[in-house]
Formats: sequence, structure tokens, C-alpha cells
Amino acid sequence: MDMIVLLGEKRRRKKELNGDSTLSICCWWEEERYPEGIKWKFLEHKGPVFAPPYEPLPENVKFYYDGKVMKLSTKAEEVATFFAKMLDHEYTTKEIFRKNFFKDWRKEMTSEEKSTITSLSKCDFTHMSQYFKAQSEARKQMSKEEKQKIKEENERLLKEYGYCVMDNHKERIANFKIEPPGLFRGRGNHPKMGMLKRRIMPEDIIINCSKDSKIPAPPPGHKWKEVRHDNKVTWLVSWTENIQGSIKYIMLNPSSRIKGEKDWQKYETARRLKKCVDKIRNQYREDWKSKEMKVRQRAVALYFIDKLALRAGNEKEEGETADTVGCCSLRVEHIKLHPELDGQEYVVEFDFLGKDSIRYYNKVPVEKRVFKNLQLFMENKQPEDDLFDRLNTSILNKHLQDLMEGLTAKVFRTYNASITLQQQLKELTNPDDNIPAKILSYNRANRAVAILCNHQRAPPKTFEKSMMNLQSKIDAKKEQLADARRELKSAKADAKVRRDEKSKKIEEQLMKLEVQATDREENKQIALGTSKLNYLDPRISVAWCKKWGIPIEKIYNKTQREKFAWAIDMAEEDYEF
DNA sequence: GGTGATACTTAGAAGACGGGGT
DNA sequence: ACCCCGTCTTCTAAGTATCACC
Repeated sequence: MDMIVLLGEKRRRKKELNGDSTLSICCWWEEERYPEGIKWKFLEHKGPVFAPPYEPLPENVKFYYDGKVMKLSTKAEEVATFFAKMLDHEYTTKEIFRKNFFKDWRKEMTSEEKSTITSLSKCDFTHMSQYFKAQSEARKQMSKEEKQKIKEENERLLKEYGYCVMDNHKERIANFKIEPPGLFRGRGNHPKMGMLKRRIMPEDIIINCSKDSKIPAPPPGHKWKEVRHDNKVTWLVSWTENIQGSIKYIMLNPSSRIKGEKDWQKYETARRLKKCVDKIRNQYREDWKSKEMKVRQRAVALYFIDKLALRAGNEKEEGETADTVGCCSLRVEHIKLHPELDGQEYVVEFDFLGKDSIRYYNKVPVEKRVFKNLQLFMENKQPEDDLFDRLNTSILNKHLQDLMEGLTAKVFRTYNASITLQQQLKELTNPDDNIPAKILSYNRANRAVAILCNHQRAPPKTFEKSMMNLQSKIDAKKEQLADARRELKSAKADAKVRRDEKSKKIEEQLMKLEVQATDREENKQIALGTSKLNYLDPRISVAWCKKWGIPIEKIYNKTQREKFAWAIDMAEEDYEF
């Protein structure tokens, strides 16, 4: 595989540089890799950190039912506090949320409570809510020493539980704290919103570690559900969550060998797709003409996945989650066909909710054949029928596997994201620009990818204000520049040079602010982080930084540099995706 | 081919932090 | 010294994909 060749090449280069006859290994990416399936040989950790136990409210904090003070049992009170803490959120006004919450809350009540509390609308949590607000206010007002104490306690916890040993490395664990109990908040219109997420106990926990490691001890008086020694998986701890019945895991940080290697491999697969994407595109264009309906549907779906970077679209259990779709699960109601729209022919209008209930809205001119096929697929169907009724992700991925080893639908997103970044960087970088302007170009290239992948964010609540602030800074700077120029004009010859330098400096500052304003404005509803972290081959960015003399810190923050350490070490300025 | 279980990646929001301005 | 705002970090939900079993 390419990776192995690259590995050897890099080592050789390093060896030559060092004049070293021994092979010096310093990082995981210079190590030998395990055979398929084996994830580690040694794994030792301290187990998870549990959520702190519930602390009952002080006596003076009251809950009212139907206008009268009511003392709740500890269990019922705990669940009530979950609701009280969310009182300001619009969640708590939603019918489904209230219904689910009330149903689960009642399960925690004593029989007396159950018979008294029969209506959520008669419950008054405002005093409890005020108490929590005062608490968080008090936390902000804590003295330096108190804050320091908390910080030290967190550091101690991190030091003790935040790391594990996997083979020869001490690795950071991503999420060593067990999720605390609370009310489930789904995204979008989730049928289970408001349900009680129960407290996880040691008896729920499966520990995974190696036989010859020091096995973590359960909290006193408790037992683990199970201790196993499975080195075919990467997780350290797992438990089953009660809302969807799905399994949750404690795994390693992105900077770890096990995650980094996989990430690297992901980009190598995408690069292999680059080599055969033309062939695959020709193939699916041919398949638009197939006699078989199944093949045509597959070919049109693949075209969407490739052209529009849609997700695969697995089936979901109805009523268990928010109603969202991806490519294969698109329904007739999610597209509109326009033989002609705004002077363009064969336009498909997409409007559906994707992952996290983020809306995908796009009007796309397509080839005539695609358009005709879509008309065919929609014939005699109801709006709620599947658009691709002969297709699912399993069929699609099986086909992709035949086209290229390791090819799945998501590889197209990775490939198209990375190749777009590379192209856009080539197109947008102006060699004469200064560093801030070059970074604007980088962000614009990144933005092109985020738009392709439909990575949106809610415009920050303070967006307008922050733009205003920036604008007033710009105005002030302009004023300053005008002053400096007047001074320059009237300055005596011997002071001219000094004055000129001053103007230049102010000019540069002004430009930096203006670039910042442009960047922020363009970024109002776009989230760059997701593509940067998950879709863009980091070696493209590293190479770009090297080529133009941009410090890598301008592109990646500390966490990102840790995650992409392999790429920062590996990529040279001539790297090509 | 369908189905449920499992393991892993990808995702936006919320909360914590910290640096610059006053 | 404090506060405000942008950035970083954490949190955990929501996807993708594969596999065993029928």
C-alpha cells in the first residue's frame, strides 16, 4: 500500500539527514503496523469517572404544585431539577418534550407524589430555577483561590483517569467522564426529546483492557458488568444508553496512534479514488441508460453523492429519531423537477433535512438523462414514497466495493472536499498578498468546501453586534490614517521618512481589520471546523503553509496540531493530494 | 436480501477559558 | 481588577458501515 511505501521513504530521508545508520523511531507513524483486525497488544487504563452523585436541594428551595409548597422525594426532586435547569430553554415549551418528561418523571415519583402530581402545567419550578441561576452566578464570583482549587482538582482527575497505556504509548482518552443523567435533547424534531437519560452505574459498565494489565477497580461496593479483553476493538469502556438502546464508548483522543492511523488511512483511500474517479464517473453515466431500474437508480444516486457530496442515507427506524434523510433515503417530496428554471434547463430543487436536522436546500441543473430518470423514478408515487425504491446503502456500497477496494459512499465526500480545497487554494492564493490576505484565501477555500458539504451553523447571537464593533474599529483606523497622512504632508523633509513609515503601519493594520471583517461576514452561517477536522487532508494545508511561509499555527490551533501531528511531520511543500 | 448488533466517524451547540481593553 | 467577546474545548447526538445470522 501507498502508506507503507511513503513510510519507508520518509524514514530513509530522515536517516540520510541524520547520517544515522540505525532506524530511529520517534512517532507512531514511523512504526510498523498491526496485521488486519488487531488493534493493540497491551491496553491498561483506570476505568471511567462517574458523574457526581445527586446533592439534594437546601430546605429553603421550594417546589410548588398547584400553588402549594411540596417537598419532593430525593429521586423525584433530582429529575425535577433537570427540568428546572432548562426552564429558560424553548425546549421546555414543546409539547413532545413536556409529555416525555412528565411520563418519565412520574416513574421516579413515590406513589403519593404520583397521585398528587397529575399535571405538569400545575408544577412551578421557578424557585428552583432561580436557585440554580444564583448558583452559577456565585460560581462566576468565586475568588481566585477557589477557582484555582477547582482547576487543580480537574487536573488531578485528568492526570489519573485521562490517560491510558496502549502498547508503548501513553495516550490521551477522549471522553473518560461518563455522561451525567439528565433530560435527553435530540436535534430537530426528535420524538424522544425530554425523556430521562438515566444515571449510569458501574454495574452497567463493560471494561475492555488486556489480560496482563492492571484491571481498573470498580468504585467501592460496586461491580463492573463485565471485564473483557478484546484487542479487535479500540474502545476502553462501553455501556448501553437507555434512550435509543445504543452502545456508548470511551475511546482515545484524535492525537492517539489508533485514531491517527485510521485518519491517515481514510485520506489514502480518498487519494486512491482520485486515480479512478474518472472511470467511475464514466461508468455511472453509462448506467443512467441501463435497462435495469435498480442500476439506473444506483447510478443517479451515486451521481448525487459525487456531485453534491450528499451522505449515503441509511434507513432509520421510524418514530425512533427525527425524520432526516440522506441520498438513498430521499423521498419524492424532497425534490422538485423544473424542466426550466431561471433560464436554466433541467433543474432539480432539493429541500430536505439531513444529519442533525440541518436543512439542505439547493437548485441544481443536471444532465438531461438524470432529469428523465428522476421523472421515471417519481412516476405513480406518493410524496412520502422513496425516490430510490430499488436502492439502499448496502446495495450501493457493495457496488462501490467492486469498483475500488475500500470504496464506500462517504469516501466521495472526503475526496471531493480535499480535492476542492487543493484546487481552490491554487486558484485563490495570490503570491503578492501579505499573510492576512493569504489566510483569507485559505479560509475562502475552506469555505467552498464547507458549502459543498452543507456545514451550517446558527448565526452567532452576537453576530450583528460583533460586526458593528469591528466596523467602528475600522472607522477609527481610517481616521487615524487620515491624520497620519495630513501629518506626513506637513512634515519637514527630515521627518518625512519616519512619518511615512507610520502611515504604512497604520495602512497595514487597517487592511488586516478589513480582511477580518470580510472573513467574518462571509462566515456568518458557515461552519468551517467540521470540514477542517474531518474532510480535508491535513497534508494539503501543511504543504500550502510551507509553500507560502505561513506559520502552521495560523491554520491549526493546538488541538488540531496534535491531531494532525503526523501530517505536519510528513508533508513537504510539494505534497499533492 | 433483511435485520439487529456493534463499532466507529462526523456534527453543531453549549460551556469554559483567557487575552485585550478599560 | 474586571469584564467582554472571540476562541477553544467539551459534550454527546447522529450519522456511516460492516458483520453475523437467518
